Amino acid sequence: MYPNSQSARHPAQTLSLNSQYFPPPYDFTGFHHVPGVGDPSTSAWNSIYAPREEYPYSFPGSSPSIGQVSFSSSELSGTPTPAGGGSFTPYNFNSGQDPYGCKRSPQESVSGTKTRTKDKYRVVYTDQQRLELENEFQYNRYITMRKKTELSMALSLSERQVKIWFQNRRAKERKINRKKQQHSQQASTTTPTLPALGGHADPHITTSPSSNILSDTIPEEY
DNA sequence: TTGTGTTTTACGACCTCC
DNA sequence: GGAGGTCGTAAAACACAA
Repeated sequence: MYPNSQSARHPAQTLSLNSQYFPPPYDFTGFHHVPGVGDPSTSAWNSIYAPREEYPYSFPGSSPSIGQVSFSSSELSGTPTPAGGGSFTPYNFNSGQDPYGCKRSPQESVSGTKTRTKDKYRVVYTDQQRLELENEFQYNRYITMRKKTELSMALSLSERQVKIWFQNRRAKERKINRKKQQHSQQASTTTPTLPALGGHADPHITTSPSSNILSDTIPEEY
Protein backbone atom coordinates (compact mmCIF):
# COMPACT_ATOMS: atom_id res chain seq x y z
CA MET A 1 0.00 0.00 0.00
CA TYR A 2 2.36 2.62 1.06
CA PRO A 3 4.50 3.27 -1.88
CA ASN A 4 8.08 2.93 -0.95
CA SER A 5 8.16 -0.32 0.75
CA GLN A 6 11.81 -0.46 0.07
CA SER A 7 12.68 1.65 2.97
CA ALA A 8 14.16 -1.41 4.38
CA ARG A 9 17.35 -0.72 6.04
CA HIS A 10 18.23 -3.06 8.64
CA PRO A 11 21.00 -4.59 10.51
CA ALA A 12 21.40 -8.21 10.10
CA GLN A 13 21.01 -8.75 13.74
CA THR A 14 17.61 -8.12 14.94
CA LEU A 15 16.81 -11.48 16.09
CA SER A 16 15.64 -11.26 19.53
CA LEU A 17 13.78 -14.41 19.17
CA ASN A 18 14.59 -15.51 22.57
CA SER A 19 18.10 -14.63 22.09
CA GLN A 20 19.45 -17.74 23.54
CA TYR A 21 17.98 -19.65 20.71
CA PHE A 22 20.02 -17.81 18.23
CA PRO A 23 23.54 -18.58 17.55
CA PRO A 24 22.99 -16.66 14.39
CA PRO A 25 22.14 -19.53 12.18
CA TYR A 26 22.03 -17.46 9.10
CA ASP A 27 23.63 -14.43 7.87
CA PHE A 28 21.81 -12.06 5.69
CA THR A 29 24.73 -11.29 3.60
CA GLY A 30 23.29 -13.69 1.18
CA PHE A 31 20.33 -11.48 0.75
CA HIS A 32 21.31 -9.24 -2.06
CA HIS A 33 23.11 -7.03 0.32
CA VAL A 34 25.41 -4.52 -1.11
CA PRO A 35 28.88 -5.09 0.14
CA GLY A 36 29.70 -2.88 3.00
CA VAL A 37 26.18 -2.47 4.02
CA GLY A 38 27.02 -3.53 7.43
CA ASP A 39 25.90 -0.20 8.61
CA PRO A 40 22.21 0.10 8.21
CA SER A 41 22.36 3.76 8.74
CA THR A 42 23.86 4.21 5.40
CA SER A 43 21.66 5.05 2.55
CA ALA A 44 22.66 1.86 0.92
CA TRP A 45 20.03 0.19 2.90
CA ASN A 46 17.46 2.05 1.04
CA SER A 47 18.38 0.79 -2.29
CA ILE A 48 19.34 -2.74 -1.78
CA TYR A 49 15.95 -4.16 -1.37
CA ALA A 50 14.39 -4.13 -4.70
CA PRO A 51 10.97 -5.64 -4.67
CA ARG A 52 11.56 -9.24 -4.83
CA GLU A 53 9.20 -11.12 -7.00
CA GLU A 54 10.67 -14.49 -6.65
CA TYR A 55 11.74 -15.76 -3.36
CA PRO A 56 12.84 -19.28 -3.40
CA TYR A 57 12.07 -20.78 -0.10
CA SER A 58 15.41 -22.04 0.69
CA PHE A 59 17.41 -20.39 3.32
CA PRO A 60 20.89 -21.47 3.75
CA GLY A 61 20.54 -21.39 7.42
CA SER A 62 16.94 -22.02 7.88
CA SER A 63 16.89 -25.46 6.72
CA PRO A 64 16.13 -27.62 9.62
CA SER A 65 19.67 -27.74 10.40
CA ILE A 66 19.08 -24.53 12.00
CA GLY A 67 18.22 -27.29 13.96
CA GLN A 68 20.25 -25.90 16.67
CA VAL A 69 17.17 -24.07 17.33
CA SER A 70 15.82 -25.38 20.48
CA PHE A 71 12.15 -25.21 20.80
CA SER A 72 10.43 -24.13 23.87
CA SER A 73 8.35 -26.63 25.59
CA SER A 74 5.15 -25.03 24.62
CA GLU A 75 6.13 -25.24 21.06
CA LEU A 76 6.91 -28.82 21.32
CA SER A 77 3.77 -29.66 23.03
CA GLY A 78 2.44 -30.73 19.74
CA THR A 79 4.41 -32.73 17.35
CA PRO A 80 8.04 -32.18 16.96
CA THR A 81 7.93 -29.89 14.04
CA PRO A 82 7.96 -32.07 11.05
CA ALA A 83 9.24 -29.04 9.37
CA GLY A 84 12.42 -30.65 9.74
CA GLY A 85 12.64 -31.20 6.23
CA GLY A 86 15.20 -29.71 4.07
CA SER A 87 13.85 -27.45 1.49
CA PHE A 88 11.42 -24.81 2.24
CA THR A 89 8.24 -25.95 0.81
CA PRO A 90 5.15 -25.51 2.78
CA TYR A 91 6.03 -26.71 6.15
CA ASN A 92 3.49 -27.98 8.38
CA PHE A 93 3.95 -26.34 11.64
CA ASN A 94 1.82 -28.52 13.73
CA SER A 95 2.97 -27.11 16.92
CA GLY A 96 -0.28 -27.06 18.64
CA GLN A 97 -1.29 -23.72 17.39
CA ASP A 98 -4.38 -22.95 15.52
CA PRO A 99 -3.91 -20.54 12.76
CA TYR A 100 -7.37 -19.28 12.39
CA GLY A 101 -7.49 -17.84 8.99
CA CYS A 102 -8.85 -14.46 8.52
CA LYS A 103 -12.03 -15.58 10.02
CA ARG A 104 -12.00 -16.17 13.67
CA SER A 105 -12.22 -19.59 14.98
CA PRO A 106 -15.53 -20.72 16.28
CA GLN A 107 -14.02 -20.75 19.69
CA GLU A 108 -13.76 -17.08 19.88
CA SER A 109 -15.11 -15.41 22.85
CA VAL A 110 -18.59 -14.18 22.57
CA SER A 111 -18.34 -12.13 25.64
CA GLY A 112 -18.36 -8.46 25.06
CA THR A 113 -15.84 -6.88 22.83
CA LYS A 114 -13.08 -9.34 23.21
CA THR A 115 -12.66 -11.32 20.08
CA ARG A 116 -9.81 -13.49 21.03
CA THR A 117 -9.93 -17.18 21.01
CA LYS A 118 -11.36 -18.64 24.07
CA ASP A 119 -8.77 -21.12 25.13
CA LYS A 120 -5.76 -19.51 23.58
CA TYR A 121 -5.23 -15.88 23.98
CA ARG A 122 -2.33 -16.09 21.65
CA VAL A 123 -0.21 -18.76 20.15
CA VAL A 124 3.51 -18.89 20.22
CA TYR A 125 5.07 -19.16 16.85
CA THR A 126 7.70 -21.73 16.34
CA ASP A 127 11.25 -20.64 15.99
CA GLN A 128 11.17 -21.64 12.40
CA GLN A 129 8.11 -19.62 11.67
CA ARG A 130 9.72 -16.64 13.29
CA LEU A 131 12.89 -17.30 11.46
CA GLU A 132 11.22 -17.20 8.09
CA LEU A 133 9.24 -14.13 9.01
CA GLU A 134 12.39 -12.51 10.25
CA ASN A 135 14.18 -13.42 7.09
CA GLU A 136 11.53 -11.78 5.05
CA PHE A 137 11.58 -8.80 7.33
CA GLN A 138 15.27 -8.41 6.84
CA TYR A 139 14.65 -8.39 3.19
CA ASN A 140 11.78 -6.02 3.16
CA ARG A 141 10.13 -4.42 6.10
CA TYR A 142 6.85 -4.10 4.29
CA ILE A 143 5.51 -7.30 2.97
CA THR A 144 3.83 -7.45 -0.35
CA MET A 145 0.51 -9.11 -0.81
CA ARG A 146 2.08 -11.80 -2.80
CA LYS A 147 4.73 -12.49 -0.24
CA LYS A 148 2.17 -12.45 2.45
CA THR A 149 0.21 -15.12 0.71
CA GLU A 150 3.27 -17.19 0.11
CA LEU A 151 4.47 -16.91 3.63
CA SER A 152 1.12 -17.65 5.12
CA MET A 153 0.90 -20.82 3.15
CA ALA A 154 4.44 -21.80 3.77
CA LEU A 155 4.24 -21.21 7.47
CA SER A 156 0.72 -22.35 8.03
CA LEU A 157 -0.26 -19.00 9.32
CA SER A 158 -3.10 -16.86 8.19
CA GLU A 159 -2.36 -13.86 6.06
CA ARG A 160 -3.68 -11.77 8.86
CA GLN A 161 -1.15 -13.29 11.23
CA VAL A 162 1.64 -12.56 8.81
CA LYS A 163 0.47 -9.01 8.37
CA ILE A 164 0.20 -8.43 12.07
CA TRP A 165 3.54 -10.03 12.67
CA PHE A 166 5.11 -7.51 10.35
CA GLN A 167 3.27 -4.68 12.04
CA ASN A 168 4.46 -5.81 15.40
CA ARG A 169 7.93 -6.32 14.11
CA ARG A 170 8.10 -2.78 12.80
CA ALA A 171 6.76 -1.54 16.08
CA LYS A 172 9.46 -3.40 17.85
CA GLU A 173 12.07 -1.87 15.68
CA ARG A 174 10.75 1.60 16.24
CA LYS A 175 10.75 0.99 19.93
CA ILE A 176 14.34 -0.10 19.86
CA ASN A 177 15.24 2.87 17.76
CA ARG A 178 13.61 5.22 20.19
CA LYS A 179 15.56 3.71 23.03
CA LYS A 180 18.75 4.08 21.13
CA GLN A 181 17.94 7.62 20.29
CA GLN A 182 17.26 8.42 23.90
CA HIS A 183 20.49 6.80 24.87
CA SER A 184 22.51 8.75 22.41
CA GLN A 185 20.80 11.95 23.38
CA GLN A 186 21.55 11.32 27.01
CA ALA A 187 25.09 10.51 26.15
CA SER A 188 25.44 13.69 24.21
CA THR A 189 24.08 15.78 27.03
CA THR A 190 26.21 14.17 29.68
CA THR A 191 29.32 14.16 27.58
CA PRO A 192 29.40 17.56 25.98
CA THR A 193 31.68 16.49 23.20
CA LEU A 194 30.71 14.22 20.39
CA PRO A 195 28.61 16.80 18.66
CA ALA A 196 27.77 14.62 15.77
CA LEU A 197 26.22 11.90 17.78
CA GLY A 198 23.25 13.56 19.28
CA GLY A 199 20.21 11.56 18.29
CA HIS A 200 19.80 12.40 14.73
CA ALA A 201 19.03 10.16 11.95
CA ASP A 202 20.99 9.85 8.85
CA PRO A 203 19.41 12.39 6.58
CA HIS A 204 19.92 10.14 3.64
CA ILE A 205 17.65 7.56 4.91
CA THR A 206 14.32 7.49 3.37
CA THR A 207 11.75 6.67 5.85
CA SER A 208 9.00 4.22 6.05
CA PRO A 209 5.93 4.67 3.93
CA SER A 210 4.22 7.21 5.97
CA SER A 211 6.52 10.09 6.25
CA ASN A 212 5.65 10.82 9.80
CA ILE A 213 7.38 7.83 11.14
CA LEU A 214 10.53 9.48 12.12
CA SER A 215 11.75 6.86 14.40
CA ASP A 216 12.16 4.60 11.48
CA THR A 217 14.99 6.65 10.31
CA ILE A 218 17.26 5.98 13.15
CA PRO A 219 20.04 3.65 12.50
CA GLU A 220 20.21 0.76 14.75
CA GLU A 221 22.15 -2.22 15.64
CA TYR A 222 21.71 -4.64 18.32
C1' DT B 1 8.88 -21.48 43.73
C1' DT B 2 7.66 -16.88 43.04
C1' DG B 3 7.69 -12.12 42.02
C1' DT B 4 8.80 -9.07 38.48
C1' DG B 5 10.20 -7.24 34.19
C1' DT B 6 10.38 -8.05 29.18
C1' DT B 7 8.89 -10.00 24.85
C1' DT B 8 5.51 -11.81 21.83
C1' DT B 9 0.76 -12.32 19.63
C1' DA B 10 -3.45 -10.06 18.80
C1' DC B 11 -6.67 -6.55 18.71
C1' DG B 12 -9.20 -1.85 18.54
C1' DA B 13 -9.01 2.93 17.42
C1' DC B 14 -7.75 6.02 14.28
C1' DC B 15 -5.39 7.67 9.99
C1' DT B 16 -3.95 7.69 5.08
C1' DC B 17 -4.13 6.31 0.46
C1' DC B 18 -6.33 4.56 -3.62
C1' DG C 1 -15.26 2.00 1.71
C1' DG C 2 -11.54 -1.22 2.11
C1' DA C 3 -6.84 -2.41 2.94
C1' DG C 4 -3.14 -1.60 5.45
C1' DG C 5 -0.38 1.75 8.17
C1' DT C 6 0.80 3.32 13.32
C1' DC C 7 -0.09 3.55 18.20
C1' DG C 8 -1.47 1.85 22.50
C1' DT C 9 -2.65 -1.93 25.11
C1' DA C 10 -4.09 -6.72 26.95
C1' DA C 11 -2.56 -10.93 28.25
C1' DA C 12 0.19 -15.14 27.52
C1' DA C 13 4.82 -16.68 27.36
C1' DC C 14 9.26 -16.21 28.80
C1' DA C 15 13.66 -14.86 31.46
C1' DC C 16 15.77 -14.28 35.60
C1' DA C 17 17.01 -12.68 40.10
C1' DA C 18 15.95 -13.42 44.95
